[in-house]
Amino acid sequence: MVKTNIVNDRGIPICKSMLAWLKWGNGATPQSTGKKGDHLIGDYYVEFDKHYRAEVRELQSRFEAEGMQQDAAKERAEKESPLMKEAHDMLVKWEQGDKEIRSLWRTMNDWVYAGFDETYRTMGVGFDKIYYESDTYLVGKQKVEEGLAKGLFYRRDDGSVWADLTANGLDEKLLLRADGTSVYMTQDIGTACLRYQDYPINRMVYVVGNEQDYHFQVLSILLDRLGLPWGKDIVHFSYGMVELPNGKMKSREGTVVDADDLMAKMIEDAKNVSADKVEKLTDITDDEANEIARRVGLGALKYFILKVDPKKNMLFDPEKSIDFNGNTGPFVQYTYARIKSILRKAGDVDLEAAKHATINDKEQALIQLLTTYPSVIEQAGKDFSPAQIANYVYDLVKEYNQFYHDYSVLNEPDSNIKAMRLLLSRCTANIIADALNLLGIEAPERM
RNA sequence: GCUCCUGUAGUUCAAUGGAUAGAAUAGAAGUUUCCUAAACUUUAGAUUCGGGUUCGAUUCCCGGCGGGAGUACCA
Repeated sequence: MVKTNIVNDRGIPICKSMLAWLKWGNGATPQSTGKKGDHLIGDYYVEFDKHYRAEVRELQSRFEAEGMQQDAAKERAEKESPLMKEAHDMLVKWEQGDKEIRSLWRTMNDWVYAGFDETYRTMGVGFDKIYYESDTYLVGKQKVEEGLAKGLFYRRDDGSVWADLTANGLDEKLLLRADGTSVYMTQDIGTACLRYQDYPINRMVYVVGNEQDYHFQVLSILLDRLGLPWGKDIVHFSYGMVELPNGKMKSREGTVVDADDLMAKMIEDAKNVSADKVEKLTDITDDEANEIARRVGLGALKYFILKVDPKKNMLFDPEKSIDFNGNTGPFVQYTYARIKSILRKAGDVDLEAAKHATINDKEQALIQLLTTYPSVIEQAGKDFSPAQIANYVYDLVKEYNQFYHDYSVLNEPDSNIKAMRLLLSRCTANIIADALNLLGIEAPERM
């Protein structure tokens, strides 16, 4: 498996941010503002939209005063907006390689990447290969030109290039604008080709939200039409959206829950929760306490998201804090920490003695659950569903907690049974750690 | 308008067409001289509505009602 990340680093949205920064930024930098680069650029994206909407409103009412219908007036206002025109002009210049624009673009992108890197690092996310749209869009453009030459696509009078998908029961799709610049689809065609060229892969999976179902349906058809044998086999793993209580997140309008803020808040919450619990751990240093809070906070967040079937939309209320009790990451982590505590005190496990132990109901149930782990992983892989792993590890941990509550390991007088329980505990801990690792969650040795 | 997704306790989530629909949380009641109570136990509470297929439907099909998304020379 090759983990790739595709960064959409060019196009209209990027130009909007650059334009807004030029107009209203007063030369602000991450250094001068103390803001993360991606946040700073995101702010100007929102800023652009604010001015744009105000401009459209004004134009619209002027057109309406001239006697136009409301909808028509709005449409015309959006089309004729000078701000949007400026953004498009900038895009044309960018594609032409205009020195100033490219230099500004490079500077601002570097800010963004630095911000992304920081977030990925905190999150514990990494990639084998990162594709930048600014590199791949030219390949896409070339493919579109080839398709045009072969008569697979067609050019309109205004110069724009389109694919007619009505034979597939879909609409017509724009591939190149009238001014010659590329769109999202152009770039994605190029990126797909490069990914197949760069790696000997038999399948390509796009992990992208279900709001883009249509886009990937079209992409697959276009790749197939271009004669790429794998075109119709690309997999769009379409995940559900995280919804807020009052609707969808919109980056343009700034109504988003920021990942950095959320992670920081979770770690902070974990620290507060730990404060009264950690009294039990008398010999703990500040560094250790911070590390526990980090693992528990991020564990709670990741588990919260991953335990839900990825295909379904889920609801997240930022006002309510994510739980640390019940079916949660910390619940799983806590069980792990308790087992590790026992194992630390016990020392080596006598495997030979364990073989001669008798087994009670709870132990049997636990063993049975442990043996199903491989098949759970296999199924989760087939279904692309981390949720299945999360649900399994939750069941396992619940089973272990009952066992832990009902029977003592260290105080068991029968040495055979004690050895068996230690072995059982060690196996459980290993599987918890393995499952959590698959979910990208770290378990603390103590908490 | 057209297309797609979706509807399970108050709330957030589970359930290859199969037995009494399973958890968590919020609510009520308990458990600590005992390996970490971020735990454990008990209790009450749900399949949107109407048809159909089937021996059997939360699951599959049709319709109504509710929620979300897409339908851009945005990504």
